Amino acid sequence: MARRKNSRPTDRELTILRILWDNGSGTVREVNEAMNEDQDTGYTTTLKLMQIMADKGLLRRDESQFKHVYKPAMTEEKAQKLLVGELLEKAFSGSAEKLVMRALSAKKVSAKELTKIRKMLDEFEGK
Amino acid sequence: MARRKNSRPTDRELTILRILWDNGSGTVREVNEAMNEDQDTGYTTTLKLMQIMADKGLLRRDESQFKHVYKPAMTEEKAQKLLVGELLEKAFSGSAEKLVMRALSAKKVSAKELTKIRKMLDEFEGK
DNA sequence: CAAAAAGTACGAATTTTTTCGTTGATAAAT
DNA sequence: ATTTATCAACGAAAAAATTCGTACTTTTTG
Repeated sequence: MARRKNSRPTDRELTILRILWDNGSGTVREVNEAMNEDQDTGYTTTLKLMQIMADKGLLRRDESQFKHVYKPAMTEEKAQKLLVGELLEKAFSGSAEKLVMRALSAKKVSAKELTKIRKMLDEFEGK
Repeated sequence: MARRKNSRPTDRELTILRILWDNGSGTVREVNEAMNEDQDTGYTTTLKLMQIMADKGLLRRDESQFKHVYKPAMTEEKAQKLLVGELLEKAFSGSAEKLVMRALSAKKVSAKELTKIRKMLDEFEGK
């Protein structure tokens, strides 16, 4: 049960977290099936990944049932903050402004969303 | 000289790209010294990384001098777009709005920058 | 209850990324 | 011109991330 270091989730781990964040929790089979929509992955592969993640403290596992049920141990928010923070430093030299710009140009954003973003800006200014 | 697949730069590769983007170009020694400000790295480690990156097509190499000079082959913009796009899908289910929010809360953003961001929003709305 | 199905544990192979030692070449210094 | 410092090439080790086969256990089905 030795814990490994608590750091940024890897790509594959993020895929699993995404599924669990969306569903709240899930068994290995459920997660595996969701994963297969994107990329073929053997059942035991997913199992192993999830076991490692539980070991690392990224997931919590309920073993009371035959089919173990896993939940994210890291909130979506925390992971997002972590990942954005790292990307910000690594790829943008810390310029949030530029990151925002790229985010907006990476994907078409609706007028509605733009409005929401403006509101957020106001809030951030308030503080 | 076999090219490997053209994909997202790894962490270490990004560090090197960052240095070269900032300086325009550089020799292995220059890059290595810049890298050491963050994290101790042997000279040959940096060399090997840069050779692999040239092989992958991430860097271009001028061999006309004894000290080879390397340049980024991928623009900062393109890499940023790539990375943000992936993060957007992987960690944010495609919600640029949320990503922007996290970016703003990941780092204190000056009033000046907030203004710039507002301007960008207006431009994006225009289109 | 026996057979089949579905599950976990475990170890290990594979692949990718990161690291560096050694060798032989070129340039600079004495 | 000999020695010393700097460099690129190369192979390979080490570390990290991903993948899966096999064995054993529990549940479900016939």
